[in-house]
Amino acid sequence: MNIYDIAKIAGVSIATVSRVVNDSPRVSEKTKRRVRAVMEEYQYTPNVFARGLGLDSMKTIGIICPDVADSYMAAAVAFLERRLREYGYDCILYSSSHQQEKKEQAIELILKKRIDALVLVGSTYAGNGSDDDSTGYIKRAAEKIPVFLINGHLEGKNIYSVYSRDYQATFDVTSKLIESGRKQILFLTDSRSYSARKKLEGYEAALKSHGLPVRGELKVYTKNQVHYVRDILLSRRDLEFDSVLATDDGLAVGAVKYAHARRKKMPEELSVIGYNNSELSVCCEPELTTIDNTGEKLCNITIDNMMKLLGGQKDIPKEVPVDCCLVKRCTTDF
Amino acid sequence: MNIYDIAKIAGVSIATVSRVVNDSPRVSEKTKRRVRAVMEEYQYTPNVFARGLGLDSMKTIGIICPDVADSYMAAAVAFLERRLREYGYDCILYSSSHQQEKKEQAIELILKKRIDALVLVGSTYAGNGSDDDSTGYIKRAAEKIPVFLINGHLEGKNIYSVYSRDYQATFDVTSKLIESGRKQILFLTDSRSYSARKKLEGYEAALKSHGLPVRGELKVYTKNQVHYVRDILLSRRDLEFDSVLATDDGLAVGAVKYAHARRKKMPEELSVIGYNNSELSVCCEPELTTIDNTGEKLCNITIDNMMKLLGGQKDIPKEVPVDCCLVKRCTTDF
DNA sequence: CTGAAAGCGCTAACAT
DNA sequence: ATGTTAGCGCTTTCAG
Repeated sequence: MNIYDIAKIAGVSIATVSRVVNDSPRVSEKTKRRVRAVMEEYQYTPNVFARGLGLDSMKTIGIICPDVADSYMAAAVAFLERRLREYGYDCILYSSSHQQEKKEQAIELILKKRIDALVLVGSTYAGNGSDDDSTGYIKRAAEKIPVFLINGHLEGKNIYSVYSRDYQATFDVTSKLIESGRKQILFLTDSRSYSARKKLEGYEAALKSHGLPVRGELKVYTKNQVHYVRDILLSRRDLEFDSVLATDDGLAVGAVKYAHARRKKMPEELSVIGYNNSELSVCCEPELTTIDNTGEKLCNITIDNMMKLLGGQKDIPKEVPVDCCLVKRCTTDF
Repeated sequence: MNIYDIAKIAGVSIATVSRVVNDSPRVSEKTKRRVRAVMEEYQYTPNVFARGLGLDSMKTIGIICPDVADSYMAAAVAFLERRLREYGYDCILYSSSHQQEKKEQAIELILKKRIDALVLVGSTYAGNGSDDDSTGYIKRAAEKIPVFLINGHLEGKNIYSVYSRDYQATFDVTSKLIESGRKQILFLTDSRSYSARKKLEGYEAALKSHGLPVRGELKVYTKNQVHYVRDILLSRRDLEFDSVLATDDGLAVGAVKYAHARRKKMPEELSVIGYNNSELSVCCEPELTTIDNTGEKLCNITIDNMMKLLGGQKDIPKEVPVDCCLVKRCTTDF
């Protein structure tokens, strides 16, 4: 069943059928009804390829994230997908891992699909802070289609960034920790991404502004796996710390497990603060105080901006920062 | 830059360029090299639409699951996506929720994309057990393209099912519970899907085979949210139980939280068993004994079968059950 | 308001 | 081994 068949049956030309399919105003209601009836009866579905060929667009948005299995990413992807569908867009999904080469490859592949826009979820796409060409591939992609970063930030033509104020969040919470009497705050992270760097900067700035030294050994990089983190911490018998600020809830839960193993009371002997307000934060014992970086909000703003842009609007903000909020639970005394 | 431009520049016909793109053996190495050089130089990318139009395939697989934000689904989708990419396939992703209407709609939409095959993740697509036409839409989809169910089972032409032996798993673990002295085993679930039904059946069969009564009040349906589950359990002061078998780790963690609130010792006063061996199972305290339904294995088998089928092979098994395995941790005494 | 016809870029059968 | 050409199904001027 193609457009010719329908045209023949309905006794009109293919142009008219096409107009009906696209709901053009230049067709009489009567004709529209007749054609629609035929399409209905014969279960006609326009061929998306042919359509794409003509329009050079398939109403699909590309989404790339390092790993959909990560709960934060998964939530974002789920949310994006749902909202995009409301607007009649499809999603094609790529996982790129964090490796530079794979990330470049993912973008190259996805661009071939003639997507209408590209969404990059996660600050891993905002470069690693070095001044090599680690983000060049994104800028090149932006020459072809608009690129939207979620929780990352990159300057460039046709690149739009929505990110959370991680610097401010860690600055504030580190300050609270210090003001409640903590002096040895362990910074626990698994990443050197844009957002991880901002978190670190906020942490360090807070230490400095309270006259505390920034000690290298109190920054620990580890894999994001509960038991792995616990064991790393247990093995570092030299390290003394009275609180932990983690860049992800998984890491923070590792710290909680460490505290159990060492029989340290929380929050008295060890304060722990997680990040992302994920399901994990409410599973451990005691439950985690965590920073909610409001992924949903970031996604919403991104989608809104994208739809405006694809709709032809021009005044889209190049970057919009969003405040985090602290979810107080039981691993801190504030 | 299209195939004509390249042909002109390389001084060959478009047919030759096309052959080079598709790596046909009927082109001399010399010509191939020359054409490739031109394609490289001008950054030529074949137009997927035009290609799709001719071949009526775009080398993409549709994936539908109720909710990618769910960690089990997310892991499956991540895994599928990665492996499909290895085979040069793209993924288009739809979340359908559990509502019948939305599920039907998702399939209808995704079929329009001319995907090469459809993967349905989650036993929600295996019907609700009633004998109405709740799975008819899937059978209709299978008339057009092969449909692969992951962790579900459906008879039908062109439908291939890979699922875990949930019945056996719950039968075994319930038996162990009974043999270790438990008599009041609470069955905790959030679903009436195919797999949830199988789990329930295994549980009931084990009770019966040990001469224990199947008590309706010991089956509780709830939302899959840690605190919600805890509160439900706390509110049912009438209910007495010495162990919990949950159909998902999230539910099981809820039960653990309940035990804390009631100051019940685990596993002595309350045994808890989760399902899916998710990250959550290792976050709570004590850590959950859980049934691993080996989602990765299910995905792998599915992909292997799919590639065989798309490659033209005919002898694909219509259904393959996979054994679960019990991950023993601290909420049980076996 | 409707129709005829020219592409869109590629594949594949047919010819050389 | 390479070229010619007829579609694939749709959108979109351009005419009427």
